[in-house]
Amino acid sequence: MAKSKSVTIADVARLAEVSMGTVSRVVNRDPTVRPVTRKAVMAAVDRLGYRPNFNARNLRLRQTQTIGLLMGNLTQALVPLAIRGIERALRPHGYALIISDGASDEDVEQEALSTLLDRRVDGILWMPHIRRSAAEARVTPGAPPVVFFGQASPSESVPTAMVEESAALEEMARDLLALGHTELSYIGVGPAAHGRLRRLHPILNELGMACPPNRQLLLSRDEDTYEAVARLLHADPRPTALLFGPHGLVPSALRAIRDAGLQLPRDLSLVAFGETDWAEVLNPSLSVIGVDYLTHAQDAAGMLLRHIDGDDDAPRVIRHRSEYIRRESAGPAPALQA
Amino acid sequence: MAKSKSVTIADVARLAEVSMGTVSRVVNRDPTVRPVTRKAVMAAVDRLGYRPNFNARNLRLRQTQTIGLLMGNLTQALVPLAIRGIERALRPHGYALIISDGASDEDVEQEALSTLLDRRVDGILWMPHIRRSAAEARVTPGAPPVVFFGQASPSESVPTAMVEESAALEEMARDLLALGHTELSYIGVGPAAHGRLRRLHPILNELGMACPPNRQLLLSRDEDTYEAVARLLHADPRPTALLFGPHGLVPSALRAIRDAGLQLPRDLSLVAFGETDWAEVLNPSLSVIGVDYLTHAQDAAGMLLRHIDGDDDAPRVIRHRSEYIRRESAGPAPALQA
DNA sequence: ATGAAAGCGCTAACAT
DNA sequence: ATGTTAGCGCTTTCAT
Repeated sequence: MAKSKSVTIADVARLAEVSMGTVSRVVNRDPTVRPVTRKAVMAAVDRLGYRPNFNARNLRLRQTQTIGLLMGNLTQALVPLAIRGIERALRPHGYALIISDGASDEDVEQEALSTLLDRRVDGILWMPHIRRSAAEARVTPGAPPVVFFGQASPSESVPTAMVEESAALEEMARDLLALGHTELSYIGVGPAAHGRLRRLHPILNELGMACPPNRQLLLSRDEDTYEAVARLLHADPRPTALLFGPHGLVPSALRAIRDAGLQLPRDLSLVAFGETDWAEVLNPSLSVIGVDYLTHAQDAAGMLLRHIDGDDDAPRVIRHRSEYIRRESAGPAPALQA
Repeated sequence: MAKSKSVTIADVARLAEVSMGTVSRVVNRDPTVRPVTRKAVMAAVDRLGYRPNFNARNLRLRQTQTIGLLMGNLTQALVPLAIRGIERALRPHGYALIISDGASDEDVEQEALSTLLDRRVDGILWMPHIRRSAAEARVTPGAPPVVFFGQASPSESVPTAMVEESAALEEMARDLLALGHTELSYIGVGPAAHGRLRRLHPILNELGMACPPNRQLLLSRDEDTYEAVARLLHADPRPTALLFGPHGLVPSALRAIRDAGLQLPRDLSLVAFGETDWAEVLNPSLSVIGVDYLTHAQDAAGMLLRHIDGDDDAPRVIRHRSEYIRRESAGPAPALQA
């Protein structure tokens, strides 16, 4: 490691012929320094190209001005937007963002959390891949504030930014019902899929739609999508409507559908979680349940910041709505057409 | 800021009835400590829930075990993959990743760089949005090692991980030529677009294809795509083949094409930089010039690590190939069909 | 208004 | 094999 001996506050003090304390005061805009000395110090700062060492400062102050982003699965389309949103919330407060990937693996996610903790981040924004209860168990007293985000239900113990999906889900269900669909298959990935299915169930029931357990697909890996969907399409009777977990599964699913010789929406209707620019230009265009992840992540970061500041009035739950956007991929159920 | 008084090495030392030095040695796996004392220290560590303070340690060691990722524009589809690749390279070495977004804005990018520098990252992985010369000027001696990545040409002064596009570009050009296209319009965004156009030009010339300057679109913002493409489609004669900068522009472009009443590939051929899962399921499927950004970023990070280690044999340029993948969106030029 | 000095939590000589 | 101690670069009382 190249330890470039950077210029320190002592160097500046020496050159400006003042004490280190004074330099510190100048750098931190303490108003009690005389303009003259301020000028002198500034001159020395410029001359030496001095940059305060954030880490030394933070050691002294016992904080890091850094928040950690822990993504259970970093390879998701929403990530760039989420990061941008978070940065937007953080920048005005001078916080930096350190990012950690759980790689959809329980052990890695655990280790990623440890990394963040070791570095003494001031707070953590966490979109867990592991089971929620497991995640909750990890946030212990003594640890820095944690905020879950991207969740579909509030957590008892951890402040949560959640995406309210029931309304959109119900709207979708009504729409599909009106189109003659009497059941729906959900295809999701990871532990979160279970929860979503659990929430979907009563909504469908309420409307008199079926949600047959044997026609739901709870995958553990994205890669299994093609095969699993292909298999599902050979069931008898064939499902008429499919709902996909994150939309990242959709391309594989579309290939499976095409390879099975089926056409959307004639033979099958399809809806996916997550809006994307591609949805509208697909042929047929893709119906989605959309979420503004930039705002979501930004607000989650804002909430975390308030908790870090020890603001006891900071909300423990915030909700963002999602929205059903009907496009061409949802159409009349095949039976009706016959 | 809640400064939870964490347990320090001194606490452990006291409990274990050894000196701080010994605790440090145990924690850092110094083999010279007697097993007995090691055991005792470990016990104390567990009992107190001691976690070494990475920042204090790093201050002392004059390094941060952190590298910075500076993305000129973070809202790009390649970002999740790139991050995962980088993490993959970093994790075994215990480095953390701090991420900074330039938001496609010169000032923001500059500021983002400063953030990284202030935090004394050990090295920086930079995919600039600003002009390359400007970026080069920013990496001064005394600053930590920097590696550019995602570049299309090597830098004289800064180690660079580059994506070799000429071969794929030429392959594409030959393909289009064989299909009867005699010219190509490039639509790109940001400063990088200029460079790409400059490289494209001779390749087309060589093959006898035209690259009329007035039919190239160098946008400054993604948002301008729809309008610009729409305008381009009204030119006379209409372009027969379009090449798109990052594929993020494609959805807007497809809308413009559709709204102009044109069809791919009958009226127009289209190729985009960047492979995506959506390309294959689009209708018609999308021809692309694909790059393995995970590997690219991973290798870039590997190169940076070697430079950080002061390895003088570390390469200053590494190249990754890109690959032309012809799909349905590239077809015979309209004139030939008539 | 400024200087002197203690100390944030840790490591690495240097002793013993 | 382990203890002691001097810093890493900074902020902040406490004096003056």
